[in-house]
Amino acid sequence: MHESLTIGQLSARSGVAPSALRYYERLGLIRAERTGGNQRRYARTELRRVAFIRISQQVGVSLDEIREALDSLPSSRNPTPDDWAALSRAWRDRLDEKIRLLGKLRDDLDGCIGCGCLSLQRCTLYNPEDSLASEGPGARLVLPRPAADVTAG
Amino acid sequence: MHESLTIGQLSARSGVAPSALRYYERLGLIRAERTGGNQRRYARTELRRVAFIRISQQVGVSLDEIREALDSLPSSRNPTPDDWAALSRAWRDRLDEKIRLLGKLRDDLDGCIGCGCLSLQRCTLYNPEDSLASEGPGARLVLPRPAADVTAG
DNA sequence: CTCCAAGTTGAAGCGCACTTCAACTCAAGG
DNA sequence: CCTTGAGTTGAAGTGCGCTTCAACTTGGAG
Repeated sequence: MHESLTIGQLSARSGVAPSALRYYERLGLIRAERTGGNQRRYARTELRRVAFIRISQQVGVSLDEIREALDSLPSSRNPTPDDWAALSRAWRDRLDEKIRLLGKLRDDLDGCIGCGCLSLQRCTLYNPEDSLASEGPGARLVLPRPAADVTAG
Repeated sequence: MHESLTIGQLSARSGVAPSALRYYERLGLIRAERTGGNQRRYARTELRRVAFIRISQQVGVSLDEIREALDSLPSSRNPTPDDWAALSRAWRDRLDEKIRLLGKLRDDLDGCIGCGCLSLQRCTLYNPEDSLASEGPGARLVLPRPAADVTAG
């Protein structure tokens, strides 16, 4: 068992395409050492970072926000499970909120569609304040492709 | 009170930018009559279609899929509440599924992050089969901005 | 040594859902 | 009429999260 992983190995283990991993590195989400020949070598702890990235994306967090979150990890020492848990707690809150809002949307859909209020602005489905929060331009409530899909490339 | 709405009026009432409404029309999601001077005039029923589009987006459905769904509405007669309810039922199922999966993700996150398995492929968070289903490339589990805002999507 | 899969780079392209722009026309009030 | 705000078009631009490409280098097996 080796100390470090090549980009192909990290890709295979994380299910994230090499091109995506390079992209993450450009954005500062992960880091890599270099060999004499300039090839990337990843510490095993990067696996966890990649896992966190993918999971966070499923929760609906942008790469930019994920970067900010990862920046809060201690850089001097290896992050402990506690460090990761702290990071995850905020994500969990987001999940809870998201679940709550989707439940509300579902209930509203039941009550709303049939009654004809769908066209009214006061319909709760149209109320931005208590509706699903904005995540900024370009964002969609759509689920990312599964890791396996991306992998092969 | 008028029979038809201008694009500005539909925009104001739906919270969707005129440019987005034109875009929806190009994609075949909504329709408009034209005045002698070539300006769009929307039947009031289009309001409901726009509402359905925005709500569907919040549920995570792509415009392409929404178009398919709207195509199932009767074109000969005005859609009844029952027609709309039938349309919404499928969306409701999607919502239920989405809620279920997010709940699972949350529970897994709790059990997973702290225990160190985050880096393991067998982690349920990494299991594509029972994870959140793919919605195609480019898609994200991120919530759209509220209707009142820029819209969008 | 040779070979070639696997790695490297910057730049360009893609898909979605729009927005912006320029250049123009329409519609309604004064 | 004239003005002005609202509407029209096609084309191009935006932002995100990547992928693809061309041209080239590395590194490990045989």
